[in-house]
Amino acid sequence: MDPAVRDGWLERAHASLVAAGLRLGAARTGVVEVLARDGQCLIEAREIIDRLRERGGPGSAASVYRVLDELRGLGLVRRDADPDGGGRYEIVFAAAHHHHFVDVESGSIESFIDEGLEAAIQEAGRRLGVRLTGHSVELRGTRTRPQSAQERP
Amino acid sequence: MDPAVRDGWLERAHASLVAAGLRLGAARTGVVEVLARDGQCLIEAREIIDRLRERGGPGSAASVYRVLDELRGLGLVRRDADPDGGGRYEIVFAAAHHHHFVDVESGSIESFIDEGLEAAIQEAGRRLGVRLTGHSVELRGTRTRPQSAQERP
DNA sequence: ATTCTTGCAAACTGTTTGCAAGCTC
DNA sequence: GAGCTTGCAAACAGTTTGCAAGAAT
Repeated sequence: MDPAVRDGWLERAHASLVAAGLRLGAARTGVVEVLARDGQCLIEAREIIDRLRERGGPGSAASVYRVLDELRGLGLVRRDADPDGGGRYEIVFAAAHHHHFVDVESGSIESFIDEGLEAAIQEAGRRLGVRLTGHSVELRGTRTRPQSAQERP
Repeated sequence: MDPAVRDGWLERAHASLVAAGLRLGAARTGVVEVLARDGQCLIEAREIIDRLRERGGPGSAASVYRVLDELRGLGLVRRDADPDGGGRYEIVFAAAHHHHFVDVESGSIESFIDEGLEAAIQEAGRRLGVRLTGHSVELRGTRTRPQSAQERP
């Protein structure tokens, strides 16, 4: 979790919500706060609901989905689905741009950035003759140097 | 639709199914045939069901999902979900490797291949210190000029 | 005071599963 | 003939929506 990203996005989110004439209700505020902390890389809807419940505060499933939709409409959040269809969300913030590596043995996801890859994507877009507005890359594989012995099944 | 890919994958699929001791029932055969023709680039489960119904032949929703699961287990098919969660499937076949460009205005998906991008992906994997077993790229944007034939593999 | 927000419960969609009848080997 | 396959219908999970009560401005 990057505190600078959290605060930067939080500020922008607040401004966008106010500008859109939306009120700072309890559920909406809660979802935004959870996303700022835990939504810098993909987070599942279910997880957001659980975090809010743990806090004891408000945030029903219905409200969470409603707020996520609003945030998506404001361009504050991006949605994609994990392979089995469940929704996953990620904040949209230039300073938080990254891609994903999925360890096929453990299923864990980690984020990375790679300048060479970014350049190649822009090139590919140019060759295709399109104007790019976004892109996403998922690499799958195994770590060549296992982090610990107990990760091997 | 690439006939060489269709026939090559069809042959491999047949061999794999027989090797796995599965019988060539009507529904299973139908799903495999639809995939060979229309599953070279992402196709939705719903669409497979519809094609089978159009043919008048067998292939209930239950059977389609069951067969897709089997094919996935055999490594013959890859599954990912479209942004709203619905399942999309694509045959797995070296000669059919490609990536996706989504026109954000029309929502249409087209496939492309780009050697520079492939190279950059291998480089990124090496820099990350992982062994890659697969990858996927999605570009989003708008067309700036009409599509030429060579951009559609 | 007015209008927006929230939670509940019910509706919906896409996917999975139990079971009896039919088909493949 | 034995056992896998299939279709139907019911079960299921995640997400969406209608509505009445509660909050923000």
